[in-house]
Amino acid sequence: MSLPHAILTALLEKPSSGLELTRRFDKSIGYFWSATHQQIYRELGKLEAEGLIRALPAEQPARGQKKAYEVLPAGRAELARWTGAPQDPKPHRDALLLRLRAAAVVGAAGLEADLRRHLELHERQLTEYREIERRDFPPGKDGTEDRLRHLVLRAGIDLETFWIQWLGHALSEFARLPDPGEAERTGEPRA
Amino acid sequence: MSLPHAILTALLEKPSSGLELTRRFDKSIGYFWSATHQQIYRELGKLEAEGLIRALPAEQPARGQKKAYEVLPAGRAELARWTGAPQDPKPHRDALLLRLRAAAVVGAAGLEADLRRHLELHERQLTEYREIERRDFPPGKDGTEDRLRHLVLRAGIDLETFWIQWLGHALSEFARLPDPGEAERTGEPRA
DNA sequence: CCGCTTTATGCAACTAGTTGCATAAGCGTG
DNA sequence: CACGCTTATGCAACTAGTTGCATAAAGCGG
Repeated sequence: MSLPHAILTALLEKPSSGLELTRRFDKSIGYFWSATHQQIYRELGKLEAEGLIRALPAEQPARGQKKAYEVLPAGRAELARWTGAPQDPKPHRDALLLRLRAAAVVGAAGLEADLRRHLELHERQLTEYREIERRDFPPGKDGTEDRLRHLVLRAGIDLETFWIQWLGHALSEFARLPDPGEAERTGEPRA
Repeated sequence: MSLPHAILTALLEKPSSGLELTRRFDKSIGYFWSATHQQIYRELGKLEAEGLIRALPAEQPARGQKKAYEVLPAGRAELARWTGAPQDPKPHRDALLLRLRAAAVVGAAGLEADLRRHLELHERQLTEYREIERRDFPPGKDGTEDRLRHLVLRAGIDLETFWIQWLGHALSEFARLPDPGEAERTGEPRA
């Protein structure tokens, strides 16, 4: 329900071709609404058919040519409508927490290494976010748009910080678990 | 890829029927891996066909009768394998952050009220988590399973706490935005 | 100017999750 | 005992997202 609106937002920020959108999803919007190029191309087609966007007239519109889109008034109106309409939060799904809960019944063999890997991934992401913050939101840049966008970035930064803390806590708990070397048994690891 | 493993975990914790599983997903496992009863029934069928679980022999197995399942050794082994195998984190999608970003281009009309509603929902969830913590993890209950399960609950509590803080911050930013009363204009809310 | 890589767009098939509805038994109550 | 309500299981159709592959032009190096 949200992908078309993510695309409308991106196109309003800057008219783009499918591939350009894909790249921007990879490095900015995708941080909280990811999409593959397939999804994007399909959705661009639908949005055009619905009259919410249109292809910018290109020099030679041929295969292998960039085809850039811009948002039409109807598209902007639809995005404004969607943004202001109440929406229930979708239920989350987190495989890592699920695995931890499973580990409580079948044993934690192998999990610790992956926890460490995830910790590293989150640290890398946090570094990237801080980089963006330093670059795009220097002190003084605080217009209305800036404030809102900064707020979104802050959520990303704080979420990564949360996960790094939690994973650190989890790993320290693992260190206190009874002999993690015995990986063979499948029974419950009860004391 | 994770629903079958969520079900295996739930069944290992306690053999159950489809409806019992649905209820338990609603109040505990579903906090980090939600599922509807349809998904659960379908998956139970698949898991049985694959020989990972089996139906417990009931008195009169008829329509409208409870049909309870238990995990077979193959199911336990599969769950242990999955738990220990490395897995990349799935890209997240958060509609609320997306809406905030959209608000930066089409205006924030209507968003504030929904932010407030979300804040309330998160506060309610946090209260529920704290209740569970008080009930299920009193000081002293710290066996291996308890520690792991408590860790998962802590993640839930801290995540809710994070969102409550962030939403509070967001709302205070909204309060400082230029006249939020002018809801009509669809142009950019630039200063 | 031939083959190789990169850029750009897209189809088809698949997996996962959601929504709406159907069926049937058990249980209470006027 | 007929009616409606709750419990319990399930099918079918749909929407969203993923994966694998196909196509074609542009740029570049030998």
